[in-house]
Amino acid sequence: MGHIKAYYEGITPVDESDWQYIVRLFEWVSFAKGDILTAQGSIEQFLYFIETGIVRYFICQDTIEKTFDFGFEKTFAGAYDSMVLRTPCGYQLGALTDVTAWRISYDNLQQMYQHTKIGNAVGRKLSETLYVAKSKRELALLNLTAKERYLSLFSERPEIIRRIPQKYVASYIGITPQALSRIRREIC
Amino acid sequence: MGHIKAYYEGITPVDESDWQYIVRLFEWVSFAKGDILTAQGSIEQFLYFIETGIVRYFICQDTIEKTFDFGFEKTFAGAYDSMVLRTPCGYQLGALTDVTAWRISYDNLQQMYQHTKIGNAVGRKLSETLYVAKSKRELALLNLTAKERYLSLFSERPEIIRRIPQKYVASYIGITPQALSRIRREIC
DNA sequence: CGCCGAGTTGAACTGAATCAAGAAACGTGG
DNA sequence: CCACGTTTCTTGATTCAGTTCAACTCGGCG
Repeated sequence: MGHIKAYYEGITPVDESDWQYIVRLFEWVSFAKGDILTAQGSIEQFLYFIETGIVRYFICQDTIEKTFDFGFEKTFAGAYDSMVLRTPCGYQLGALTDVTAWRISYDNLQQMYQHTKIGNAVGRKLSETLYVAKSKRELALLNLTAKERYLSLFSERPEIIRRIPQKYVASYIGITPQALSRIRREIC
Repeated sequence: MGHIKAYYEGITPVDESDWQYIVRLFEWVSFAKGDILTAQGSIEQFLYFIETGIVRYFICQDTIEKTFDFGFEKTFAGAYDSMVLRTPCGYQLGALTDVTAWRISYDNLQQMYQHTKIGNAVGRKLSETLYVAKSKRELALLNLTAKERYLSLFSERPEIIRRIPQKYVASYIGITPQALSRIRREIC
């Protein structure tokens, strides 16, 4: 769990007693490519810290599937809105590759918030980080054209373009794979 | 500042010593309709708790203006992403009506986080609330048609439709005023 | 009364979706 | 290691939602 500790220490100093308490709250899990971590309609029970692999956030409606976010190694992932509100999740979380992760249950997370000195501080930081990302995305979706959104991925989140199949990237920027294919032809 | 106290008590119990400390950190401000609270390109210095009135979040590019959010009475408002990251704000915050508010500076907010027992808990809750709102909005922008987004405003945030001029509502759901006008004709 | 901004309506245009088919890449088993 | 089937990507033709430009109506206000 060294990566989690490093992550927390990037936010606030972590003393040994807090850390000993926190270590017990996480469990190790692994998923095969394609596995569902969180089903649509369920209430998210876990917050994941991805050690290896990539997860994908997507919605299924009728036969079509829309991908709207990804979670990479050494970051926290999960249907945090469902987890916070305790309401059914409007989307799914799936393993895009084989995935290994540490995860903490909702109840244990509340324990961490209540019983450690750093709990609320790291929880606040996590929420802020998630908020800032969505905030930036909102502006991109409202103000940029599809081509501009694709180009901005190069500067903002190049790992998405490098590591993710095009059909999911297309979905992420809010267009069809066909439209993305045409945009790429124009650019290159 | 009773409304702020009530807001915090909805999150976690507030003891008297914390409250005495917090009270000193806020200041009272008022704005006339049309005033700019936060300029595009500046770094947000304040978090506002709106007592009366409505604020509007918008982007100016060339001659056109795009509105993407509103802040109502008894809620916190401000360019929180700019405030958190200490980076120039990509949008503006303006008074849609006359506005009165309590505001807390970035530095004072950090004081509150460090020196009160409830600081990080209420900060976490605020961030979570903001995150959940943006998260819901992301799904709406990606998955719903303009008409569906307009209809969902009726159920989700009816006060926007009741109290906000149509041209801003149009912008909020990501279309032109003309397109919204046509959608309304279809519905009614 | 006349002006001005907000809202409506019409017509032409456009970016992206959809439908459909072919080409390339990928993985799996023989 | 190759052959086959499956999935992904590309390309073309058509359609459609929403934009743009422009004209007109309405209501409030100096």
